[in-house]
Amino acid sequence: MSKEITSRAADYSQWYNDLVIKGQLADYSAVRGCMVIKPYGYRLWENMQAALDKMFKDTGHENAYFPLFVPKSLFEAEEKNAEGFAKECAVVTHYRLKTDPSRPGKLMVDPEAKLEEELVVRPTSEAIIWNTYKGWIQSYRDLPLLINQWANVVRWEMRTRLFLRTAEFLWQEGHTAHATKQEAIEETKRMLDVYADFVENWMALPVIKGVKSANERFAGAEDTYCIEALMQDGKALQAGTSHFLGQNFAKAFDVKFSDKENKLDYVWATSWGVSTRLIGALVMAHSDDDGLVLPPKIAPLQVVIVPIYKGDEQKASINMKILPIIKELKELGISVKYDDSENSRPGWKFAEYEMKGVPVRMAIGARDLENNTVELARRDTKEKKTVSMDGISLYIKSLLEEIQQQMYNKAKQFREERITTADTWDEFLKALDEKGGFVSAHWDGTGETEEKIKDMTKATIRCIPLDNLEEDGHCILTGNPSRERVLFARAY
RNA sequence: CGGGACGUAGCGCAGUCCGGUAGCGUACCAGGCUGGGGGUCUGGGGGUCGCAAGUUCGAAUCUUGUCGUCCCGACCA
Repeated sequence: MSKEITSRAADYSQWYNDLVIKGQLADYSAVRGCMVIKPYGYRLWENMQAALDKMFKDTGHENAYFPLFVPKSLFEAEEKNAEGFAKECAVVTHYRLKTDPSRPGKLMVDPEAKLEEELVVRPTSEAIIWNTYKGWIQSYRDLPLLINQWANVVRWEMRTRLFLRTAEFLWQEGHTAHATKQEAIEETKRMLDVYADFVENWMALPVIKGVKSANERFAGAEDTYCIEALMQDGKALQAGTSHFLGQNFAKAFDVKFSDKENKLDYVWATSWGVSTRLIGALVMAHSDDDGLVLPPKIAPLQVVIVPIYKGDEQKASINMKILPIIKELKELGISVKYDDSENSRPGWKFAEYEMKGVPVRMAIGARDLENNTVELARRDTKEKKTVSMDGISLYIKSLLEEIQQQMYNKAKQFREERITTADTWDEFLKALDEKGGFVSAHWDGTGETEEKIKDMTKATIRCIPLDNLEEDGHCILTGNPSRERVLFARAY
């Protein structure tokens, strides 16, 4: 990377960190590589959870919870999966502390309390879950088994970034078992569609659905489907994955069922997950220099009302006008905060709520009382408008919908402008360096070529789009024949 | 684990080169004038300068060690 690009990347990192921290979403914690999600950020996550959870239930899934710890022997049962995660596992080896004789008042690990078998802190839960499924599945009548869990996982990454890659993170992981391969593949794709639907329609972030190359595939999967989003610095971000696991885990954990003909077979599996990383995606994709810009459908707070007044008398008359409006807004299911605190002045409040990305701000003062108006400001465009108080609630409701749609359109346009078709190596490099974003190019299908391209450019194959057209061409690097284009990008 | 930067009041920083017992902005507390984009005035509280050892009459400042954080790499579905 050139010096300029390096420093630009550093600036972008700084911009991103500031947004997360000043936007009140999260903070660094005392634990290296971990973060504290603050109440405002957690409300955002709760809103995302609620929408996703409903979608999971609408597609027939149920929630359950499995242990945080995975005995090492279980963890290593599916070898590819274990190998893929081995380098980033936190491991519990002892179960007791004792006072340290050499340091008064301090504690040490009690060497007498060594566990007979180490416990791996789950980096993902396939192992413990499939070990459990073994006891739950005997017959085709037990299938499909459609379970989701909301949990935390730990992956001891060398380098971390708020939300995008932390040592511990929150997510959901779905784990399903099916009688046929066909049904499992359908489930894999169905959940990919659920994710795409959620990210596009709730987070206002367009995604590309595709399948991963072998190099990028989930450890232990037959196929990894993914949704890829584009950030404002031109780098791609994997927003969610859905894996077709074949019979790998069923075989590793000996999960068999009797079909209608009483024949024994291994079940077919899927797993799928999205995490708090989505919050990072949200921040990177929509925010501007004034702070966060949150899509109305998941914003912790959709409308903030700031009164502007001199003295108690004016305040009282504003209250009289505003309280019924607040009631109306709430009845329409809109979350609203009336910030009449005396601690800070209107200008300060404006800036504060902009930083936090509240989609709509309503200001009301003496001038408005005379004219029966309020001032509405929308966060995404920073446009301000004075509108009549009559029918204001319905007006705001439609404004929120408009903001949601416009945020999506803007992000989509941004992405469309950054999908480049490259037919030569020069075009490929030029697109990556000057424009960023996705580069659609032919590839000879080998892992070696993919690896070489990664070494030379830092770009990886983000996915092979599901809606790809067949097209004869030649690999961008080797010139070998290719039948379809894949999407390359530098990624988070 | 390599390269770089940095640890001084809740937060952001100056002071370190050239040693003399700690300062600015902001936030906080009390009160006044204010109030349509981060107001203003007055008064006040808060820091053993990351930690440890050394040099010195004297260390935020010099030396050595150590711990930690961030950025860039390596690593990462």
